[in-house]
Amino acid sequence: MIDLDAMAVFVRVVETESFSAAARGLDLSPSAVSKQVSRLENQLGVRLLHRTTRKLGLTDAGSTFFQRATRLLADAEDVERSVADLGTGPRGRLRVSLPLAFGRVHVTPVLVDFLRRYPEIQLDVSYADTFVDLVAEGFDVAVRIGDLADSSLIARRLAQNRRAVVGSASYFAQHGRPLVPADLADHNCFLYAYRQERNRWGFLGPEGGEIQVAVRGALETNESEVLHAFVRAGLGIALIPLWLVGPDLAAGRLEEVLSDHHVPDKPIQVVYPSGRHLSPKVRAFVDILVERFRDWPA
Amino acid sequence: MIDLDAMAVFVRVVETESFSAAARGLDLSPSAVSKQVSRLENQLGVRLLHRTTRKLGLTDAGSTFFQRATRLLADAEDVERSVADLGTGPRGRLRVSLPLAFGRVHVTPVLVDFLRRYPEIQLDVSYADTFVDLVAEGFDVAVRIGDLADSSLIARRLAQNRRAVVGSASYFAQHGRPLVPADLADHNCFLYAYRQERNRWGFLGPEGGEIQVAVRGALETNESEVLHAFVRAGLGIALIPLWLVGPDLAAGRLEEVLSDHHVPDKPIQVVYPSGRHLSPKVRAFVDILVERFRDWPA
DNA sequence: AATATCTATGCCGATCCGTCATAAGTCCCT
DNA sequence: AGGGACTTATGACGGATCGGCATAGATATT
Repeated sequence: MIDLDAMAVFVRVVETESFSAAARGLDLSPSAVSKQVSRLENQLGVRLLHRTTRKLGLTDAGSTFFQRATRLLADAEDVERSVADLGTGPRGRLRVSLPLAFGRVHVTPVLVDFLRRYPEIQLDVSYADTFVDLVAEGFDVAVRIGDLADSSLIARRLAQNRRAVVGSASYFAQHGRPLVPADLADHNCFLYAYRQERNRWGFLGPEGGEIQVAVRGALETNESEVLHAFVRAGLGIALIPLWLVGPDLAAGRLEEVLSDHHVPDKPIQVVYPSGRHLSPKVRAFVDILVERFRDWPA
Repeated sequence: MIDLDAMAVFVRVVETESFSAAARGLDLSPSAVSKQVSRLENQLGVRLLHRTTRKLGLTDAGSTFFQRATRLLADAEDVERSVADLGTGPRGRLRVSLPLAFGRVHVTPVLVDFLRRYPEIQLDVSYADTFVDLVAEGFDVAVRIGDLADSSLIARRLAQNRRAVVGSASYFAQHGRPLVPADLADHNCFLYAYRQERNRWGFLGPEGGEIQVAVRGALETNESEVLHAFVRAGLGIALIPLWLVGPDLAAGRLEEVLSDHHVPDKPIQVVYPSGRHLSPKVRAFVDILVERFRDWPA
């Protein structure tokens, strides 16, 4: 039976187009690489590489072998990883990408529980509201607010990102309350930076029907909690997620307006790269997230 | 990287449900098998088998590993064989199944040329008109007359098996000539044994329209050349392939009747098991057959 | 023309692997 | 219940293999 190590060496030789370069990359001596390839050729009874001292070229056989070997190696690795993972619980480094405010406020407590339950896990968490490319950046899993275009990812819904227009009582006492969306044009509307069309707020009227209003104000930021702070200070109003201002609404520190108009929800999802094999650490993380957000009101 | 040999050993252990039996089958010592499996388990970090001294059982991990390992091994073998074959011309043992008469008369000359062109080939030819199961019987390739049901085979048409009702002049002088198919009922019709519904001959009339006639006679055999001999002896008539009686017809030793009625043709095909990889010996054999029958009249 | 780099090969040492011998456990038969 | 036979596991030993080093041959660059 063929030796997968030799096959991997051969693949590296082809990719680097050099025995020496492959040897350096694989931390082997050049002679070892040469012998591996020679053994492979003897075993197959076929010459795989045209070699001169200065240049390498693939034989016909070498070319087809390279193509098939690449796939076979990937398969073998996948088999090895997936079976090895079956025996172990979640462990190792888990790279997570989280939204700024939502992540800090509502996911961080889950991270604590996660680490407590799986002591062999090592977390590497990055907070950002931009949609990074998971696989390119090397993230294992991410939480995203909003619909996502990348269909090579698997997504599970955690909650709805319900939002409302809120302000403080002092602000409304001073500037009046908007009664219909069009009134917003006369108010100091703080804006969240990463929304597309961020200076237009959209509503569904009480009897249905879409309403778009152009708004402007004295602050624009990508950090929802800063919006929150300014709103609490009575300086203006904002279209802001309920998961951020829920307690303030309940305590009366902030008040919702235009509550008869509905702001369209976006899903809050946990996403991870698709692939045949799902590692236990990602599975466990997704599971604990889904569990924690199962009965989320907002 | 995983060791495919160890993987193969593990697969054998699972299949035989015993380390010792696998060792016997693989011509190894039981301890070697034990160590291979242990190494595999260590490398994967997973226990693959529940072992008591008397019975073996698969772990969950072992079960999935077995399934995937089987496929991976098959892939690896296919890669190895296909690439190894790229370097060599046709060689080795080729097991062929041929029809009795057609094989002897028209394929045997091709076999001679084949062996002459590829001296490293060793032929093993079986003549029979039954449709053997290629893969079960271990045949590499077969020539078949008639449509075939097994869709796991690849087929290439060589020629059409054109047939006609023929008899000798002396027979017709004595018994008269059938002018329409229905006349056949009054003749001594020799039968070929392997046709389904062998006592019914079917025709397409001059203006189309299917005609079936029940026939009977003094001889039934699976050897077309025996039919041929009896027909030439003037003892009766037969529905017989043109490739067998063509020279007699041309020389006037035999005469065709009902020539305004068409006997439906069956294809003469060369078939071989499908699979990703086609070995050079089979390819060469098929190629030489197709080449030789390219401009076949009958 | 000289140097540097690349691949191939012979030699050597270390590691790995398979065999043998032995031990421990289980099933079957009496 | 007990002994025998068979199965798997383990330790010691010997052999084969593999990788590294040194060297040689070859070629491109300076």
